[in-house]
Amino acid sequence: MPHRTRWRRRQIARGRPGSGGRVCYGPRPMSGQESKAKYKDTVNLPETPFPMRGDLATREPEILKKWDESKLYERIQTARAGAPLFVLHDGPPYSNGHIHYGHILNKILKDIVVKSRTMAGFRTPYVPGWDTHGLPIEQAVERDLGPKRKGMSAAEIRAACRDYAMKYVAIQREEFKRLGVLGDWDQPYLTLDKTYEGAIVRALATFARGGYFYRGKKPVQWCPRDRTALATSEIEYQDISLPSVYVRMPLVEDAQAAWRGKLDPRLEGRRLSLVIWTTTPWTLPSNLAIVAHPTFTYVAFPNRNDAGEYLIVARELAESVATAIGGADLAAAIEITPEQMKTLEGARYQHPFLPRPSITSSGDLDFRLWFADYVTADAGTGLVHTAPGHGPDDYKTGMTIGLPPYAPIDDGARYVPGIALETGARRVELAGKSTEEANPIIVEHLAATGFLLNPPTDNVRTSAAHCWRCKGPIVHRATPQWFIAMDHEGLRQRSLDAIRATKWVPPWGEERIHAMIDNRPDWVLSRQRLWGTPIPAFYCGECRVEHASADTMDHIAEIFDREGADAWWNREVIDLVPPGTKCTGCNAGPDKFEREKDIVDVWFESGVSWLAMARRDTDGKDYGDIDLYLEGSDQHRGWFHSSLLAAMGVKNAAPYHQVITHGFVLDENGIPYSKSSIAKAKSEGKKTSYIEPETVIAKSGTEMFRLWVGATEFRTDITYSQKILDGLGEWYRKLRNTARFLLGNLAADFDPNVHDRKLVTLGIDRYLLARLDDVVARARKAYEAYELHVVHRLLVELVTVDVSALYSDVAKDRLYSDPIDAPSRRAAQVVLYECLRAIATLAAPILCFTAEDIWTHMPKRAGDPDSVHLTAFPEVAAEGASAPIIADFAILLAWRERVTKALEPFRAQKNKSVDAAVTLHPAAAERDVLVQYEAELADLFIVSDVTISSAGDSTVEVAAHTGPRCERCWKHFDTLAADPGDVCERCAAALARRK
RNA sequence: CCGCCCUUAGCUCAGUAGCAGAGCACUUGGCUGAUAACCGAGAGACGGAGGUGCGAUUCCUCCCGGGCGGACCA
Repeated sequence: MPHRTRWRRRQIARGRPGSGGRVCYGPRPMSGQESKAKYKDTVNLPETPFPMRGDLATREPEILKKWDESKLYERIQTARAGAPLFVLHDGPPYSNGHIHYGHILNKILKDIVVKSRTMAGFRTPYVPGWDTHGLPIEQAVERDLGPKRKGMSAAEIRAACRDYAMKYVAIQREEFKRLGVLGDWDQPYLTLDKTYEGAIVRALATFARGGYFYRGKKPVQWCPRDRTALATSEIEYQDISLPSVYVRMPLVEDAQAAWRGKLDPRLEGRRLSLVIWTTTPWTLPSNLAIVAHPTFTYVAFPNRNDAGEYLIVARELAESVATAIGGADLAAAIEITPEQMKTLEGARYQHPFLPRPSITSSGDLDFRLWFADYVTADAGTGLVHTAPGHGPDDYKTGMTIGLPPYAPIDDGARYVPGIALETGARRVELAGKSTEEANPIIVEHLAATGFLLNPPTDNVRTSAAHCWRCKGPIVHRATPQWFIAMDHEGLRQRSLDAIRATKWVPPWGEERIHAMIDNRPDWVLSRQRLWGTPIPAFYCGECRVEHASADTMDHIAEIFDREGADAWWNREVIDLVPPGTKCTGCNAGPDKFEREKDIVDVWFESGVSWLAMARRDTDGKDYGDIDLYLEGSDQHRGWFHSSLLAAMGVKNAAPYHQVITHGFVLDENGIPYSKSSIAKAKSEGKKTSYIEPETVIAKSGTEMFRLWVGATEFRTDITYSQKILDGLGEWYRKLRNTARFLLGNLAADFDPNVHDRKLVTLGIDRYLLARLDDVVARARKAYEAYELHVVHRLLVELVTVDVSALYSDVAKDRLYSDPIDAPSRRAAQVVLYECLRAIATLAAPILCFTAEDIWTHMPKRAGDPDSVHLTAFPEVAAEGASAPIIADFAILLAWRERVTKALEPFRAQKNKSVDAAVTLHPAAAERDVLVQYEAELADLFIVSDVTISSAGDSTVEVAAHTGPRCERCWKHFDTLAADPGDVCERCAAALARRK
């Protein structure tokens, strides 16, 4: 708590012996104090209703209500109608659950950017969005529905999903608004909007028209529990233990074997076995080939358990294989050169438990040795078990040779009927078994039949792909899916070029996304789910030909624009296709068509949000020309990635000009500050805790979150802790109190329409205005470069050093004691006003509530709007104009420090600094400057008299001023005014003015 | 395993190849006409080890710690 230290300190002070009566809570002793306060009622003390404490938890909702009722966002847009456009496009958060700290960071950052761009003169619309389709919502709904789900139609389940999504849209909308984020909250974009669903299909139509869209059976990452394909962005890796098996695959020495007689003579008459290694024994029933590397050297060494057999592995790996299989006589190993290996190309081997000769439709291509250069020598045997239905590289090899993507498992990753292990008389049924159940069965079978070379209990720890939603292991499985071809019409290369043309902040993001696009496989668009937008394709019920024409998709897009994607399930097929549509294969009518059951990957949906925005062209303004995406750095593989590909396909340009990323929110121990990460760290025995944002907000409001975001360098990971918030709270109070002081000296009698910079003559006043211009110019630049923490630093320095410690202290004399309308006092007020205005406006994007509060209490110029967020940042006078005064004051302020220091012992003797008369002994070089400002030095140093000597050792001499003291302003003079006799001339005049 | 980023005082941030700065926190003095305020003073830091420089917090290499991302690892 911010106040605790303060209180403790006071209590300690009270209890300390000898601390005397100075710290006490009772009435102060009256004697002797009265004369001090004699003229108190005649000085112009600050006065303002602006409270010392923010009381943000109650004050913020009031301000929000005012903004809401006065339609502030709409008024800002109207006010900027003719201004240049700056579009920050909102990345849609997923609409389930309450918001967390990552959302808070992201949304506040965006809001600060939007507000600062607005105040820099741009029209900056902000349309928030939500990602509302997809698996997590569907799963949550299924869980909530329980057994009821069985009897429900697709339309009914989709309706439940919609309700669920919209519930959280409503919740998150309120939570985001509570952060002070201004935007078009009444008309957000939602991926479940009818027109958005139309845009998705329209984008697909463009891909189809361009020939990128195809259906293929190839291995995709498949989650057997969620029963759907997954994109690379939906995969995470976890360390798990997998069985490790070395399996011998005996070469068949039949009449056609080309290698006979071509190998080392010592191998003549020996039986040879290829040795493969795998950690996924369950894929062995799908093995169709073994692949070797074209340039590796291999060796054959005797099998210890079978005198007549030699085992073949890569030479590089022979030793590790020997170790794994319990030892081998490598001294007897015989080399097989790459050239000799070549003669083995196409050599047949005997599959350990599939006795039949071939399962390919294309003839006799399976169970042979082939070559590929993706084989590595860092693990395994250099001979790769290849199952084209269960791995991307395997698939590639299969395509080259003509092997099918054979994957005899169903949606739940269980073997289909007819799959069994058969070796001689030993037969083990696999049908119905899951891949995990199959692993030990297969290992046991291999061991029992002599094909396994290593102990059946061996396993390895490795990181393996898992589903990011259900966290379970996933499999590679070939199934028919819709894809976007990355290398059609140069899509990949054009995307890479577009990355180069985009500005990435911080710059390393460019390489990251470049490498990802460079390496990624074709985009799997199909999801075997309900809650989303259907893939708008059909199959002819007569001849099975696919129908995925662009024209048909455009037609469907129009229907979706009006009715939403529900039309896909609610309408007859004949009502979904353009009139006159016929099967291109057999000329059957659409009444014979069956519709595609899969939906579109949600990453494709959010990837076309820029298109949905462009279509929101209701007022003739192009929201689709987007300047900036601003998200967490994880979106390089997510939304930045999918948006880029979608935009390259649809309009052949990146959807953004600039992409900025922020880091993750970590706690003080460096653990990601999310509920799950913190819980995990806690379960591992680390000392940590998580406080819900709602709890913090209810107690202290959201302005501190905004300050946290504004003060922190967000491009790297950023730390959140209560301690940091408390520290920022201290600064916040300083800012608030300084503003309060400024307001107090302005509110009652200052009119900015009458009093302006023309009144300013004194050096200190000119210096402050110069400093102010400097800060304004730098802050504007910092906002432009999104360096919010720099803005924060500038504000801190301005407020603490220049305004509070220096200027307020120095100007108090004029403000309090001058006649109300004395030009010198007005000049000080002008300076205060300029400072206050600059502070309020520069702070407004960050401290949106407090700046508004200040603005409301401030005297206004004619034409000033009622909200600070409708104003612009201050303009800066010509650059460089302030250099001379800044240089002069560098010298004067150094002297001020010397004087203050020299006054320490003087003040320790119960004197005040105004009781002093000081003599300066400047070096010759500085003397002129001091003399130039001689008249105002006493006030600058807050003493009663300054003498400049001609000695030059840069020291300061302090003496008590011997003249009488003015009882009103407490400064000493050689003589006082005649009437009344105890005040100075200036104060006498001020008193006279009051009558 | 690979790649990228980060590491300056208790906290948040500056900064530079040449005595390391600010604000807050801390210790401490003062004021009581900004008072649950305000004005001073003090103490406190370049993650570690090498290297190249007359000189390194700054440039290079490696390591520790933290984060993010990638991976066909059969």
